[in-house]
Order: sequence, then structure tokens, then C-alpha cells
Amino acid sequence: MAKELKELTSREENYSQWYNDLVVKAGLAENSAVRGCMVIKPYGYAIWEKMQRALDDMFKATGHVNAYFPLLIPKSFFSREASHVEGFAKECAVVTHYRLKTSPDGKGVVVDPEAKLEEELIVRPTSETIIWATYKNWIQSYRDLPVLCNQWANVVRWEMRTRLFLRTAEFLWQEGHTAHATKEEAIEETYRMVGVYRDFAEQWMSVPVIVGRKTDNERFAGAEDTLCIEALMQDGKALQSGTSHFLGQNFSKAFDVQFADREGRLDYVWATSWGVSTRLMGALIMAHSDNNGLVLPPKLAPIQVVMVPIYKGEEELKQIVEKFEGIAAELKKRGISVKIDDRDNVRSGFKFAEYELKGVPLRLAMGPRDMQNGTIEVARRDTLAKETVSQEGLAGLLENLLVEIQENIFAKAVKFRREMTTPVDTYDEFKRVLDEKGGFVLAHWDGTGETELQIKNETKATIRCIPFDAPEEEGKCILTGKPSKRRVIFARSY
RNA sequence: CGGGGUGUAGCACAGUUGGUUAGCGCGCCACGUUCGGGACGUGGAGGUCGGAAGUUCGAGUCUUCUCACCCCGACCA
Repeated sequence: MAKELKELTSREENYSQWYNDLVVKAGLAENSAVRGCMVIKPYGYAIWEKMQRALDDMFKATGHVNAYFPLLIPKSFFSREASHVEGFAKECAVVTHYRLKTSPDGKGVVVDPEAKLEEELIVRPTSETIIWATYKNWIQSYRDLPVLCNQWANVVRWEMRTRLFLRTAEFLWQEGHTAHATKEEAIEETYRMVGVYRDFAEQWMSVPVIVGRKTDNERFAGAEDTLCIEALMQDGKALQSGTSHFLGQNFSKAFDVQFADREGRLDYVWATSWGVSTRLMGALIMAHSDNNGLVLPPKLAPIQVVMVPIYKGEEELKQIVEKFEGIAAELKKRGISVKIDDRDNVRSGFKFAEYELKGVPLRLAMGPRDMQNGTIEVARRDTLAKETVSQEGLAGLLENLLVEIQENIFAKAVKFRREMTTPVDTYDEFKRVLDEKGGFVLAHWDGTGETELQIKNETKATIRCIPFDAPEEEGKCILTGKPSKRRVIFARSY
């Protein structure tokens, strides 16, 4: 039945509100009764499933396999790797008891104090510890290496402030955890996987990303090196969209995972971990949407082509829907997902607005006029352009249009990022650009954590990454004036 | 966890200095008229006013406590 559609908050007026409205009204997700957790609705989940499938194929193509590890991790596991403890000591959900009983007053249930666990269990905030405890049993010899596992799972981090998709207490993700015989091989894997993420973001999501290395301050707790992809949202804030960590021998040492090499010598294995989460949904939404609603890249759109009949009376509807079914069959043969909307309780104008809100890339409309002329109206979501075309050769035209839309929204995002990337040479200019324009700011930095922190405290901007493709360039740190060899990317971020 | 705000039907809200049977719009259901960009008419269903305690002859309204959510910070993918 017809859903209520209301005007979205304007993007310019209140970006957070607009984003929140959009997520809820487009039917992607909503807040749940559980603090900080969200319900992902079928339409949102369909997009996530498409992302999962594409990523999973890419992981398989790079030699990885899927596995699954426990949700609950003994507390002591977190004490093993010192720097990891620092990063994850806080904000975790902790299981302390294993039984409920009927409340003494007869109303509802209470935790049975008798059922206190001897050792608390932590709901995984990430799985390095449980996985390395497991790998210890899997790895004895160089012949057991490499181990290239990925896990699709949910994790929980008790975040203070949550936002749909961007930061929820529980979120879905994949985490790859690999073990290697040599440092070189592990480093190579770290780079390979950040490359996979870049390809996925750019080719599937149409979101251009900067690939680079995190600074010491921003690095993952327990990693020697953190590589990342950083995307720019339309409000000028950055979003860390994926990370790939070189873990060195930190976890193998903490969990005592040694292997015998060809000569029989024992050594600790080298590790990586990498992940992307449902946060990518947030990136997708914020990168392309406009005040009419979502704009989905065709490759991830659950419905790629929607067909809306324009009719008077049942007989006319029947004729148009029949015609639609013929077109739909042809599109499906080409692997295009189609929906025919023959609801008769809402009018066509309502449907147009609804599918725009949901970001369906192509919309077809056909009425009596078209039936007579052998034409059909094609509307594209990215440009909102409408065109009446012949029904002849329609399938081919649409197939090409889908490709064009995928490329066009990528090009649009690239253009936006180019315009929102500003090189600056002084601290005053740096602060002015952040306040007045936002976006990525390219500036020289002396390479110290203290400088980075001071800039963060004074401006709320952090170094998103040291880009791989940054050219060598002599310069002076914007804060301290000390020499610098290349510019790094600063931005305010989510 | 600090500061601010909001809780009344599925959604968005009104509800006067406390005063009968708690209201409007959208949505929903039925019927009819409509249908090339968010239709209209008539009729109908739907509420322990976030929860608990208190003040009072009487609480949606006042007091206290509590819970949830939203916005802005600090923390984070």
C-alpha cells in the first residue's frame, strides 16, 4: 500500500537531518529499540547484499576463503596484545552472566546472580584476538601458510554517539585475517587488499577514494602500518571507508603462533587484517544523493529499471502492463533487474517521486500516447533528464544508459572532489579553507604526532592519510615551519 | 559522558491559568469519481497521552524519579 512520502529536509539547510531523513524515508534503515543499534530494512539490505557479493567475488579472486569465528571472546584474550588493549579497552559490550530467572515479584525476568561467569565474555569489537588464538592451532609449518581467511560478521562497539550506517553500536562488516611466512608477503597482501577496496569503491560504488597510509596517531591499535581509502562526502567531510593493516608479528607473538620454515627454524608468522563495513552504505548515500533522494550507482541498485504505467481504467492498465512484461523479459535476459509498478492505489506522479527517493537509476513511463506512437519515456535518476524514445531497440539503449550512469556519477564525484581539494601553505589559510569551504586540504606537515594533535585540537581536522601518489615536494609544515617532503591530506571527518 | 531539545494514533503535530467523552493533518480500510509529476469526495477503524511514584475532588497539563530518541561536543569504522 502507498507509503507516506514527505519532503526531505534540504541538504543545504541541515546536512545531518537530510541524511537521517533520507535513510529512513528511502526505506534503507531505521533506529531500533536498542540503543545505538539500527534495523536495516529490506531495501537497504538488498544494497548491502549486492556490495557483499561483489566484494566476496573480489576476495575469492585474490585467493581468500570465508570462515566464521565466535561472537564472544574471553576477556583475557584482549590482555595479550598490549597496544591492542589500549585501543579497545573501552566501549565494548560485556557478558557477565549466563542465565535469567523469573523476577521475585513475578513481573518479568531478572539476571540470576547465581549465574555469574567466572571470566567475562566480550562481544567482539573486532576478531583479531579470537582468530589468532585459533590460528595457533592451524599453523605449524610453512606448508600451512599462507592462511587467507575472511569473515562476514557483525561486531559491537558501544559508541557514545551513533548515526545510521556511519556509526552504529552493532554493525555488519567483513574482516580479513591473513597469516604469512614472510614480512614481504604480508606487506604485499596489505597493499593488495587496500587496492581491492579502492577498486570496489570506484568501480561499484562510483565513489572516488584517496589511497594512502595513516599516521601513527590514526593507526589501528596493534598494527605496524594502516593503509586506508578515504572518501569525500558532499558536505565536505571525509569518511574513512576501508582499512588494511599490516600487523607485523604483534599478534603472532601475543598468541604464540610460530611455524617451522624449510630449514626447520621456528619463527613467528606475519599478519594482516582488513575490513569494510556497512559504513560503506553511508558513503554511498552521502556521496551521490540530492534533495530528491538517493542516487544509486546501477551496479548496486536493487532495482535498475522501474516501469510506471500511466492509464485510465483497468483495460488500459492491462495493455500497458502486458507491453511492460515484454520489455521486462528482454531486460532480464541481459541481466538487468526490473520492477513493474502496477499498483492502482497511488498515482503515477507519486510513484515517480517515490522511485526518485529510492534512487532507481532508470524509470520508464508508458501511457496511451506512447502505446499509439510506439514510444516510451525514459527518465534517468542521475540527471533527472526525460526523453521519449522509440520502443525499438529499447533494451540495448537502457543497457548502455546504465553503464553511462555508473560512469557519470563517478565523474561527478571526481569533479566534486577536485573542486573540494585545496592546497594551502599557511596555517591561517588552512583554518580559513576548513571553515569556509571544507573538503580535503593538502598541506605540509613536519611528520610529528605532536603537531598533528595540536592541529586536531585547534581545528578539528585530522590527517586522513599520507597519499601514495603524493608527489615529492619541498615545503614547510603549516604549524611549525619545519621542513616537509610532501603534502598530506587534512580534513574534518566523520 | 557533558550541553541543549523532544516524547500525545503508523507518521508529523495542536492541546489555554489543571476541569466533562483527547483533537487536526497525512497515512490506513470501504465505496465512488479520477489518472502524462506527490488526486478528490463521503463514510469508517485506530490512543493505557514514554514509564513509575506523588500533589489534587479532578493530571496530557503541576512535582520528583526514570527510560527512550534527536541535535551539538568528547570517542570511534
